Amino acid sequence: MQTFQKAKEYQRRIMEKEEFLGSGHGREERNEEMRKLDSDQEHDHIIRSKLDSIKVEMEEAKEENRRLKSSLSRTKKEFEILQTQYNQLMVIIHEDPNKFSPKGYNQHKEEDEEDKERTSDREDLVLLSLGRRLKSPVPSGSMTNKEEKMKDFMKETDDDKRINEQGLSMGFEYKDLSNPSELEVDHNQENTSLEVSNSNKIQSENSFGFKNDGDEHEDKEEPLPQNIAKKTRVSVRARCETPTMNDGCQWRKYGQKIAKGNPCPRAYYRCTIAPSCPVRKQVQRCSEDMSILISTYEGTHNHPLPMSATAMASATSAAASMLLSGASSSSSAADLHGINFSLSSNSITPKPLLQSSSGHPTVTLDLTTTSSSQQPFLSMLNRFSAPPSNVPRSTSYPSTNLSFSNNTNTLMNWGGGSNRNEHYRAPYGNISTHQQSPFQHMIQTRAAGLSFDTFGRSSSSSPHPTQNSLDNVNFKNITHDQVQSLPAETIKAITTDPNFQSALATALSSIIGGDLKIDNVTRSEAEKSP
DNA sequence: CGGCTTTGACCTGCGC
DNA sequence: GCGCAGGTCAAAGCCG
Repeated sequence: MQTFQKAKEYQRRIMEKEEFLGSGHGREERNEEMRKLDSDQEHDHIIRSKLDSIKVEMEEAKEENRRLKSSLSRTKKEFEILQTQYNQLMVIIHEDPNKFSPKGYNQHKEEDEEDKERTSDREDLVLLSLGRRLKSPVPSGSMTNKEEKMKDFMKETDDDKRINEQGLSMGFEYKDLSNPSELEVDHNQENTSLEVSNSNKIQSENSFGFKNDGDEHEDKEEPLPQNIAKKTRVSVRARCETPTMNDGCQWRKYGQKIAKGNPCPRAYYRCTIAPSCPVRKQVQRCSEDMSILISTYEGTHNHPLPMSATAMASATSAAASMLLSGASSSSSAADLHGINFSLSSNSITPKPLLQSSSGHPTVTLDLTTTSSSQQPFLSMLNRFSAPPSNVPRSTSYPSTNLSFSNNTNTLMNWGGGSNRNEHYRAPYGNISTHQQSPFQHMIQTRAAGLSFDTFGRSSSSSPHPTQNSLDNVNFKNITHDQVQSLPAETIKAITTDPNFQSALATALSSIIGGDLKIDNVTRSEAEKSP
């Protein structure tokens, strides 16, 4: 536009000069004007060339814009295709969840044989590895400021909403434990499943270690399922520098003891969110590795909880029910409704301290072990392995280890108090999963960029590993590519978030525990009507 | 002053 | 029945 105006001005000046010259002024003046005119012409030429170059640039920008638009639409299309494929798979899996037995996934035959041996020994130990080794753990600020505590406590619901709005939902089952009535329902479900499991077990062997000598003991000496459930514990092993791990709940210490075989005192805590809450927690450092903190949870909260606490509470409850439900399996606790956990020998999980000491069935969430995988995040979710032979196994109760390990050197800090910016709470998705199979959860997790390359031993119905082609082809691709495409910082940020770890544990426990209930009921109904 | 931790005493369950 | 170990209670003390 400026160039156009200049050209106009130039034209106007020429006309004026012509008029001026035509009016009979002196020759010198005329020559002077002619020189000026020449310089103006040069200037105009420069301006025009600039104008041309600008036009070219504009064209290029337009072209670039077109390319970006087409790229965006292409990406959108690809996303839609992937989503469609995913939905189709969901339908397929929903129709036949057992089809997706991940047994044998990345698993060697040797390990399978070892697993079978363990199965025959009825070592009801399942280990999911979720932890990592850290180089320099940051003190997980056990919160000292009570106002902060309450503030965080009250803030969490909003955070959760925000997380969901931001699309960080992982698609895991959401159990709203904040609703006491739902808790009650949950209890009922547990009891139902336990009764079923008992009825199933009476005829064979009792995985809890209770002797089943025949009919004479059925009524008198079999412990009530409720009693078993009460005593079932979930133990969490994590590297933590602070005296306690911040699990989102409020605890009050009521006792401390020096346990035999461990110089470190064991502290006893009560949940103080509600005065009548029966939940207790034991905290003790591992004698072999003082940096490892073992927190053992017992009981179920009877009051609303913050989300982060809900995660752990859900893990406690669900893992307990997993253990109990697993005990009802005629083959092994490791065979969990399509999720076949391998009992491999490569676990390096240290000896759990509380596992066998109390005679309680204990589920251990191990967040400390390392794995040999090259991909930390993948490996974290890859390993479903058994504890080593040096892990004491309860003679009375089975123990279940959920150990989530990787080999990253990033900080692993369950405490959570040190990083207030981490708002990820729980993987509570917007997908109702009550009717979904456990493996569906895993697949949803895969779709969220996580990998659940689960593998394990076969169930009683399929003695040999079977791989599902869909699982191998589609999910592997999706998972691998998607995970790798994630920025490392993002992955690190997510995986180092203690709430994520808690949530992941919850999710897995929910997957296993929740569906097992369904499974048990289904089995029992199936047995009733042969 | 209320809430929390500490700590010794007491209770309980289990194995011998 | 006894001893041991785990678990709980409750008084005293500490702290904000």
